[in-house]
This record gives sequence, C-alpha cells and structure tokens, in this order.
Amino acid sequence: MSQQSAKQEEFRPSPAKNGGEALSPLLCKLNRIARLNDDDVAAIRAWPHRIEAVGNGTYLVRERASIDHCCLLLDGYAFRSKVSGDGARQIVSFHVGGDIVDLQHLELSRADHNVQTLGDAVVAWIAVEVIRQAAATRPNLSRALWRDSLIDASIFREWVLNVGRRDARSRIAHLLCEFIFRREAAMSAHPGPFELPMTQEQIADATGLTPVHVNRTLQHLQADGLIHRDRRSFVVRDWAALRSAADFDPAYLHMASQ
Amino acid sequence: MSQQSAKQEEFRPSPAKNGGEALSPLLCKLNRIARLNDDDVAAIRAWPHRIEAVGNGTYLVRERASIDHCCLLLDGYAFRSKVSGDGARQIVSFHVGGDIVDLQHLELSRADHNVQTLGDAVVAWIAVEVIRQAAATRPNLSRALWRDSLIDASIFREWVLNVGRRDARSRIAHLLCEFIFRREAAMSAHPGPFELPMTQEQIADATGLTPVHVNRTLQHLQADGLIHRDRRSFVVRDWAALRSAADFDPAYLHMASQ
DNA sequence: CGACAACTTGACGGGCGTCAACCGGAGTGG
DNA sequence: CCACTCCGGTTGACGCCCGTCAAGTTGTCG
Repeated sequence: MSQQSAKQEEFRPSPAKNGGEALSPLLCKLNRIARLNDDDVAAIRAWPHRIEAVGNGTYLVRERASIDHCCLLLDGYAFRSKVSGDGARQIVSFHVGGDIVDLQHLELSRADHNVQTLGDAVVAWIAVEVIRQAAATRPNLSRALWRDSLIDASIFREWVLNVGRRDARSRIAHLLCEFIFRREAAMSAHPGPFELPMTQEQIADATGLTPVHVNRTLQHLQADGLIHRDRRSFVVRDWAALRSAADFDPAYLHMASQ
Repeated sequence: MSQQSAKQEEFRPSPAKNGGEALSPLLCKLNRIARLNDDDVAAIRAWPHRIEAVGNGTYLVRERASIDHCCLLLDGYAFRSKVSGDGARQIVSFHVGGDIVDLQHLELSRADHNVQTLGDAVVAWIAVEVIRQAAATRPNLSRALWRDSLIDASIFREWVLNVGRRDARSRIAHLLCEFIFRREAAMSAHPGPFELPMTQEQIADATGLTPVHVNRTLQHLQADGLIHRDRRSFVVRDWAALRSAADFDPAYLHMASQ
C-alpha cells in the first residue's frame, strides 16, 4: 500500500467514468504552465485514477518508500519535508490544490523526502506508468510536466536563499508572501484575509527557526503594523511593507505563463 | 551576447566537424543518468555548439537575462547563486565537469539566478532551440534531461535542510562530502586528497555562514582529526567521522542509475 | 618591492536557541 | 454539563553559536 494512514472510503478504481472532471485542478494548473491541445486534455481526462479524502498529517510520500503511484493534490494543502540525522525536521516546500505533489518519482524510484497533508485534503492517485507513457508520446505534456518540475526547483533555490541569508523577520514574511501569491493565482492589488493552514511549529520547520522565535517574530510583524493575526487567521495590513520586509520578488514562482 | 566577461578566442560556430567528441562529458553524464540508444548519441554529437575557455568568475548565466543558449560545463567547476535584496549572496549549488549548467532555461525564459565559473573552465554553448527540438522528438533524451533536473531539485532540497537545520560544523562537512562524491563519480572506500576550487568566502555563501566562522570551523574539523588542510588542498583523515559529522547520506544525489 | 586577495586571529555583541512554565480552545468521556 | 486531556500558542530567563568589526599575516603576481 502506497500510503499509510489514509482513509480508503472513497476508493474509486474506475477509469474516470465521469469524464475525468475530478482532475480539473490538474488541467487548470497545466494550462497555466503550458499550452495543451484538446487531444492532450482528453488524454489526461482519461487517465485512470483513484480519488481519496485524507485527514491532517497524512503521508502522501514517505522517505525511502518506493513509488508506483504519483499523487496529485486536488484540494487542500501539503508540505514536503526532510529530517536530519538528529531528528530535526526541515520543510522544503508547501503545496496548494492543483499541484502535482509527486512528480520526482516518475524518474527517481526511491523517495528522498516526505510529503504530508496540511489539514484535510483530497488527492488523486495515478499510476506512474500511465503518466510516463503519456509523457513519452505527448511532447506537449512532457514539456508541461518538465516545466512544472523546473519551477519547483526554482522555488527550492529561493528557499535556500531564504533560510541561508535572511533573518527571522524576513524569512517569515517571505513565507507569508509566497503563500499569498500561490493561493490566489491572480493577485489583485491587495491580498484579502486568509487562514494559514500551518502551525507555528511548521512555520519554524519551514524557516529553519524554533517555534518560540516564530511566535515572537509574528508578534513583531503585528506590532509593526504589517499584519494582523488571530490564531491562524491573517490580515495583511501593509502589503508593501510586508513584501519589502520579505525581500519578496515573485519572479522565482514563474507564474506568468511563458 | 549571452555572456559578458567571457573570452571569445575559441569561437567555433561549425556544427561539430570533429564528430562532436567535445561533447563527450555530456554523453558520459547522460549515460550515467539514463540509457540512450545509438541514435540519440549520434543526434547529440551532431548538435551545433561553440566551445569556449573562460576564466575564474565568468558569468555563464546572469539573473534577469533572457536566454537563448544553454551552457554545458565541459571541464572545471561552477556555482549557482542568488542575491538577496540587501546584497547578501547565497550559493545554491555547485557543478562539476559534465553538468548541464543551464537546463532551467529551456522552459523558463528569464534567469532567476547567476551561474559563475570557479577557476578556469571550458564550456559549450548550445542553442536552446536545438535541445528543445531534440527533446521533443526523442523521448529517451527528454527523459534523461528531465531526470537530470529532478536530481538537481533533490540536491536543492538537501541544501535547504543543510542550511536550515544543521550547525556550522555539519554544514561545512556536508559540503565537503557532497563535493567529494560528485567529483569522483565512482567512490572507492576512502577518498583521496583533493583541491577545493572555492574560497572560504564561497564556502560561507554556500552554507549561509560568514567567512570568519567558516575559517574557525575548518580549523575545528582539522583539530578534531577529520581533515587535514593546506590552503585549499584537503586530505580526509577520518572519512567515517566526516560523514557522520556531516549527517551525509548520498541517496539524495541519486547517483546509482535507476 | 608594492599591491592585492585570501586567509587568520581576537574581542565583543546580538539574534536566536533552549528550557520551562503557563494559558486557552477544542475535543472527549463520564 | 463539567472535568480532563491535549495540542498549539505565549511568555520569561538565560546562554551560546555565530556575526561583526578590525587588525594582522601569508602567498601571489606584476
């Protein structure tokens, strides 16, 4: 079994009798990344898949496991993490609905990290062989998937910079900015209020800090009038100042298609 | 012109009259990553390319530049870096001969980081359109290149962990271990002496530390009998202890093919 | 021999970690 | 309906790892 604590109640092995509309978030994302033709879209809709609703903290990918199904995050949030030898955890990215959470393992057969859900989520499982086959015969699709993994890599690079060269205040502000940008694919002038799906401990794991210091730094950001906060509900009060504190330039997200 | 301070003396626009043997390091690398058939190899050998010998610190990719040629590192070393808003530099990876230094920009048209040589190097320039075309028509090649960028991404993830969750001693030891492993594709039981191509300031930029602290930490590693050092010449004295201090597990390099 | 880059060393300070206690809301069970 | 538990968040005291600043040393190149 490729995942451990997942609830299995929505098992649906049928090859998408409903026309594959469940995979719409994937199509939506791929269309933002690269142009697909009608043929490609039809092929993706026909992919056999299994939809599953899972709870908070469910492992979608587990380190050292060998992979035969790719996981697609249809709804909810997830994060990707590694654990150091002495047990410290580092979150290396997070993901929102539509993201292909596990593209690495089309080519790398053994997982080198974990992916877990943040809160309740809905995922789709697709056999690697299906995607591999499709990629081999459809250059458009192959390009889109490749491009997606290149964007992921670009985000990892920005995280190395974030964790390596920015202070706590900037790191956390940067994380918030990235979350805001990825959540609202089309950003208006000023972001609305939002609910952070992660705990302060997870923010700490993503920024290379401790939960205690994250807490204090969030309070500073609030005291300085950049954000307002009630538990995990956030309101951005000064978007320009937050971006500036974060040293945030969304270019690394490569969101404008092409 | 796609690079700035490069010496142009070896300009050679001819489509590889010599049978493309100059690109052997690329073939060697791709063969380690994935199986190519004779046809693929012949196609790569026929790629028009321009060989260039460049000096220390030459920019192979420059942030914000738009890219029309991909850069292949034939001989020497290079590093990839980003710069934060207040001017701090973070090195996010380094590369050895054979690496395709700039695969990102087949799909992402605008560079989000810099790549510079470490010491003198020899590079090959290949038009993106050539590679893009080849990838579109050759599934094997497409897979190999994709796989290569997935491995790069895996290395970035490990670097996020390294910089985010390990102390100075482990970070530097980890950098040394990775360098040793990537340098000698086939590692014997104990690594031989080697010359580090980077300055202590560059080690600092790669580990998120300051040059001063890198210096002190290197001295600690030596005092503890893990390494011996004379300027940039290194000898590993206790390989097991160094790997242990580094918390180094080469799995993330995905070097064993498949 | 002078200039320069890289490396080295020491003194000092601060950002962030550590430890530990406490609070508050949500779920649970009696 | 209320005790109990648990997780996540909050606060304070204290200390260390690592940054900062600044001076000095070494090797290299012209």
